[in-house]
Amino acid sequence: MVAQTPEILTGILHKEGLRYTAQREAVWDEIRQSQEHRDAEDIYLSLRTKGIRVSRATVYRTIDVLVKNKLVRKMDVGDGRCRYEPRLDDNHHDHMICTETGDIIEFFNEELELLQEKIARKHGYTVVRHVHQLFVKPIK
Amino acid sequence: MVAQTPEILTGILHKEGLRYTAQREAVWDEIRQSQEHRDAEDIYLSLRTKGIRVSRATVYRTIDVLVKNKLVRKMDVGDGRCRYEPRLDDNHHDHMICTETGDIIEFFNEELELLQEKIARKHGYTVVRHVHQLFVKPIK
DNA sequence: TTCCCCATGAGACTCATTCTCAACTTGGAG
DNA sequence: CTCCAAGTTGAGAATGAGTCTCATGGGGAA
Repeated sequence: MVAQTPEILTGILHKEGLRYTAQREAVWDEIRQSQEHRDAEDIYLSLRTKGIRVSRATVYRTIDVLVKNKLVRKMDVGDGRCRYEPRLDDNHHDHMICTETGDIIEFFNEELELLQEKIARKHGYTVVRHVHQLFVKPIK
Repeated sequence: MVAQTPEILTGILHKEGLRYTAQREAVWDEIRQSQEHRDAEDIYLSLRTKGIRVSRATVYRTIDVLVKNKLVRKMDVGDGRCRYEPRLDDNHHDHMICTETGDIIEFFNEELELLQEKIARKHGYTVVRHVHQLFVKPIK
């Protein structure tokens, strides 16, 4: 289980030997309070719109820390911009991207997870992480 | 089954209403004769080293045509550079990337394929294409 | 061979992300 | 509480893969 409260950030920063700053708090809050898959520019602009003074560089730098500490999940959809989503709980899931609407649907399948590990082992490896995206279209 | 001979290129270019040129032939030959997963710059430099006069723009443009016509498979490993591999046969497969050596191992698992479609259908979709990469490390 | 277009090359351009560095904060020491 | 070393930040420059521009070059149908 990860990150149920805003205070979790303090602990992580401390663990990493980093200082607690208003900008880092703001970036985490921004990502945390929206359950969507947003890109960095979107997060940056949203913060600026709210009147929070922060720079793009800081947004990127903070996201790096959050991703490294598993408070945020980073996903590369393949369109040139990475998306970020909070990991309020530790529910791992993969994504289905609708090729017609761009909608992103989350899914999780235990069988799939086990199968992946089984395949890796067959080759003498163990899975560290994986990227699994289904580009789908609605069944008419 | 796709592309067993160099002549296949002629047909594709014709079908697309494109001309047959030495550069297009050279790019396809370069990709075809190496079974590795190479990036565009690598392909470009390799051609130049062989004394073939071609530009980066043409390499990219030609790759686009090849990918569109399924002579080449494009894969985004997530490190900022896409890799390309020839599709000499039509064997679909996914990739396992070793986080320690960078080695790319191909794999295919029928069960996995079926499971993906099953999952998509459960949500009212059908799979158009998918990205599945396992980042793995060797079992000591 | 001619001639109309398509194709090419060099380099400018795009755009997400990273880097630089001077100015600003934080937080522990005193 | 004040000071100050060291970490942070912001603005904008830099990076780098990939795309675009446009003048020049070269297929290929007739």
